Amino acid sequence: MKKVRTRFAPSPTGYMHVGNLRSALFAYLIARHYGGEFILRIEDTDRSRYVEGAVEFIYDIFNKFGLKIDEGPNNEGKCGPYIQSERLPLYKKYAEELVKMGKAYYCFCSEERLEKLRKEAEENKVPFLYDKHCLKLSKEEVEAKIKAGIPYVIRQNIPDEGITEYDDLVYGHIAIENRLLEDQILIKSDNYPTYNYANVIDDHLMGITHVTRGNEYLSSTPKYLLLYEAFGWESPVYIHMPHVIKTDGTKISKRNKDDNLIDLLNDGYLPEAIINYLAFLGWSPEDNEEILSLDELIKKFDIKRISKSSGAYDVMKLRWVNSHYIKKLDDDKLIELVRPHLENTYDLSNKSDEWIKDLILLYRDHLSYGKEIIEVSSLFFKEEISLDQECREFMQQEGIDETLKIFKDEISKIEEWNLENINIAINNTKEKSGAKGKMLYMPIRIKVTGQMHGPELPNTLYLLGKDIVLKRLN
RNA sequence: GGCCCGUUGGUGAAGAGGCUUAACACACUGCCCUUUCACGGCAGCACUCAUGGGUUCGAAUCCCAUACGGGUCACCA
Repeated sequence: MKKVRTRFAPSPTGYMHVGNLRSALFAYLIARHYGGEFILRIEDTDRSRYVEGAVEFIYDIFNKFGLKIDEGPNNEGKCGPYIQSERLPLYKKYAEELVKMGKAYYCFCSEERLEKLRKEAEENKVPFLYDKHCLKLSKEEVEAKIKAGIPYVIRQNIPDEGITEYDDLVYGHIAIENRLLEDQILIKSDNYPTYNYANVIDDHLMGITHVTRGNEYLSSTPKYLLLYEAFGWESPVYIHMPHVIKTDGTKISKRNKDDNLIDLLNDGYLPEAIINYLAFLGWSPEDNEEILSLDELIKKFDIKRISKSSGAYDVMKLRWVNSHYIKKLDDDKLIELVRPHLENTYDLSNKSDEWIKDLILLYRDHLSYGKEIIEVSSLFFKEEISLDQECREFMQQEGIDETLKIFKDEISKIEEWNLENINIAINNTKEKSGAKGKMLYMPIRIKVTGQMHGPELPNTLYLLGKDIVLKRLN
């Protein structure tokens, strides 16, 4: 069996969202599962889209997520260059070969003529297909027009009859009638290849065995197949993937913060967790394990288990996965992840490193992502706390005022502020007030933190400091 | 509009004719644990698999229609 090679082929926009990574990840998992190679190719045949530094950006992202690129623009293998704009002569050469074989032809039709055709098609309510007008041109006519400097494109010559079919590894058998396929443009008038064409040439030349891509190409794949056939090349295996959408059913947008990988990383989501979660969008393993490392994913990944219907990217589930990984982090790593968020939001100038460390560790089991520390720990930084409806209702219960009075008294008696003495104060309050359990802890928690939920109470009190605790008990 | 693909709960999904009175997980609700909170554990949450026909002794699973959603029909990728 040939060595499996897959590729990720983005256009250099300098941007990646969760859907893009999911696509790359599937290609990556397939390559690694079979002990194959993963290639990065930059598809910059649309010159207007190019963004400076996009290649470095992509390498950086892959690096952050622990995905190794075997061959690409920055680490070339045998199939370079890996940037399409640097492969122009190649595309031209193969296109001319196709022309010689009669599988492609020069087209000089003007934008105006095409526009007119399109309009007519629309009026007649039929799909627009180029009418092969320039196919009728004689060799001499073509040469004369080229010599005269008339701009031209090269179009694929697709047969009017017959059916082109293939077996997609995810969607199964797909058959399209050739008469429904347009004589698509291979080489644009600016001498650049179109995506559709460059793709075929590159995938073949780069030895790609498994082509992964979004299912929007399901019905245009026969055009590619016809090209492979024309050249007498063996076609790759096709793996069309379902799309990633949002939970409301709309497309993933560039603007949304929750979808952008850089934002996710900046908000304190862990790369391993994102990878783990994304692998499950449109795929599931045979067993029920949901927390899987990249190595485990590679081992378990099975093309046959990719689903056909699109999956919704749900941040809530990502958070759940991420919280698993946060719990496994050692203290130093956790602090490294969380501390910057505190620093960016709150004034820590009068807090010791020890205090900050304790605060973060106090919240370990409560955090699902790094930035969450800001809202959950706000009680430590607020001057005033206010109680919501639920808290106020709880506080109306009988005896609570008395309990708090006793507790305040006990707290003010503490000379050395430490966990042990805080616990003694709580216990003394229990003895003197007769309150216990929820009726003992909850009033204190609400009065001092303003919340009914939060981390371990004695530790919270300790970190708040005696002054603030007393102040809030007033 | 033509063609292609899809449709299991709020979400991810398992399920490839009888083992399904539809797994598992997120979210949600309740209980247990915890002298509070969280973690963790347990339970509840689709009388049904878009709808309607058909095939079959038997269908979420096969077939056909319809509806809905997505894609495609560019000198964009």
